[in-house]
Amino acid sequence: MLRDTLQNLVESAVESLIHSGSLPETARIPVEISDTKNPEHGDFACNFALVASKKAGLAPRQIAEMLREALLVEGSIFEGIDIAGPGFLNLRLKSVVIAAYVQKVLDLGSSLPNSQSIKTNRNLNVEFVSVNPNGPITVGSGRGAAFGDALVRIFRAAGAEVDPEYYINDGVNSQQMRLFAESVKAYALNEPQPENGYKGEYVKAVAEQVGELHSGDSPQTQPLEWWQARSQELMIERQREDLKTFGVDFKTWFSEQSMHNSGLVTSSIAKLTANGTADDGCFRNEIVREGKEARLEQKPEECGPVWLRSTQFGDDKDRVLIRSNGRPAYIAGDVAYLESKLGLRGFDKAFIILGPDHHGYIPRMNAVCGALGYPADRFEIIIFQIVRFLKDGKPAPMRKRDGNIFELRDLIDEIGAHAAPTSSHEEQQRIGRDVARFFYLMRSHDTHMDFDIDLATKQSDENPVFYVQYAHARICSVLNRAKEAGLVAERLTPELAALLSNPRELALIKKILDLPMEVARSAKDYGVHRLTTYAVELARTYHHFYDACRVIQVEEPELSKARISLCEAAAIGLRCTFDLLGISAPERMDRAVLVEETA
RNA sequence: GCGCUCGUAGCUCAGUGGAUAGAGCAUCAGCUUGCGGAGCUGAGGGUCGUAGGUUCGAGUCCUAUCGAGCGCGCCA
Repeated sequence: MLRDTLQNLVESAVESLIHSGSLPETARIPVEISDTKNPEHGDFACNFALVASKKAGLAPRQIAEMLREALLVEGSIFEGIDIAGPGFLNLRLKSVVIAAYVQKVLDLGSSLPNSQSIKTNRNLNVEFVSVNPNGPITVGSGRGAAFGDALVRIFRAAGAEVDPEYYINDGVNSQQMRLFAESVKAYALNEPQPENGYKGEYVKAVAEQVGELHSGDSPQTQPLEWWQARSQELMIERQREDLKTFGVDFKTWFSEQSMHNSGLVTSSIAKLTANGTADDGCFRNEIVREGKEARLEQKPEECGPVWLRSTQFGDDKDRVLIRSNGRPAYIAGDVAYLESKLGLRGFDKAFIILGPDHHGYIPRMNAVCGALGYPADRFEIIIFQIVRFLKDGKPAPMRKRDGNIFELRDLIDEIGAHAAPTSSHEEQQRIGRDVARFFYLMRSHDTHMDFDIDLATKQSDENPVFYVQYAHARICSVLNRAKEAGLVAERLTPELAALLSNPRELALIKKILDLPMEVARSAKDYGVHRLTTYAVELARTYHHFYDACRVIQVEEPELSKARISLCEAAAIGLRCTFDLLGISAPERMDRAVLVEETA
């Protein structure tokens, strides 16, 4: 878009200066175009002269002067170029040049955010949420769900094929799952709970469902394995429903147990023993650190287990792959799972999105990747930081065992019920989903975040999601009014575009044009939250425009038409951004009549 | 003890190595006989945890240190 054009212009100017001998070859460095915070500094700035100064052996202002001359040719897109400060190039564009991009946005439509910024590793697998099938999707998992889903959407816009995937930890030997099944069975048969059993409403709900669905199978006579399979199945179904309500739809639900059954676990371990990265030697390697020194130490161990020599790949200790009793350890499933993703199914790259309590997995999973013989750039774990939940202003711990949990579905319902008390349940869920997703995505995944449950539910009016959605509803309203007034946009000719010259009109156009860049950056560093910031900025820029520039003016039909086109372009920008965030773009928003809460 | 992450306004958080560090909420003061006031305008509020370093330039990169959170099983 506009920035690319500028970048190309400056690059070719640099190239011609090198060609003519005015700049040395060493000045051939990447050109960056940046925003100007201060409008007096023009539309865009370029720091090339500053960066290239040392390599070129010339003073920054001298380089800047040469560039200015090379760029300010007859018929250029520039209104003017200033050299400012230590050597910035402040670029001021002709307003017609900026305005002409409105039609390009209209032509692009929903493909506005698309870039081809992911140039390698195009066929991606992104695994996220993947909570154990012994509990519901909590508000804690909600962050991973919102983040992962938005990241998938951004990767797609950046030009990748992406399969979102959910890993079901359904290994039959899991002690957690056994305990969960015992808890469900105890509720269903009215027996005493096992020690440290699972409590909470959802356990009872599952127990009741088992009774309803399988009453003909005389549950009381069934073994624990039967209960485990049934309760797990119902739990997964509940997770699937909740995630769907949240707007997250996985392409694949991948069963851990299926790999044990199919022999993939066995064959994957055989691959490791064959290539020498796993063996049953009676020792374990460990990295011992003393001060800044780190050395590998071999420590004797009981004979029996098969070890993954993960220290060969940077892990701090070797890991047990197969226990002394012959049963595969959990990590054996991970080995097979990665082999499935990168080997059998042939994804170019596999991502796993995990919570902060899993960051210890990174070195060991990277080691698994290396041991299987895959290059490091084909696998990556992304950690999102903890969400601390506040209730009544105090931290509220979330634990499954003691039933002290807050489900994502309850959060959605509570927000929706409060924001739109008279609406249908479906509409309430839509609002709750939009608010919750936006709230999660406002903060960087890399920063700790406080989730004030009371604020999100009781004061949801203050959530910025309404601000950004209102901008869209406002545009729709204006466009409807325009139609009633007989004003319909036509193709934006250069003559019409020239009418768009108000600073707020130009600011809005520039902001819309930023979307592809924001997507490309987010796809590169996984900074999904940037899109929520962008959404707020775009909405604000529209409100500013709206405040200063009346759209519908029957006495000025040409100007009206140009502004209608701009409104449509802004709507496209907003809708595309909302799509990436997974929130809806309402055409109208009716404020609920608030009931007096205090007597 | 070792490792990972974070520390920016009263609170919650943004901030491509660039120019005078921003937004929302909260506080205070304004704007509507005009397309939706869920909007707009303005004011106050800062030792970017601390100390060094790298360089033309550091909230951003490096080192140390303080503080907060999390992780270091033949659990899953």
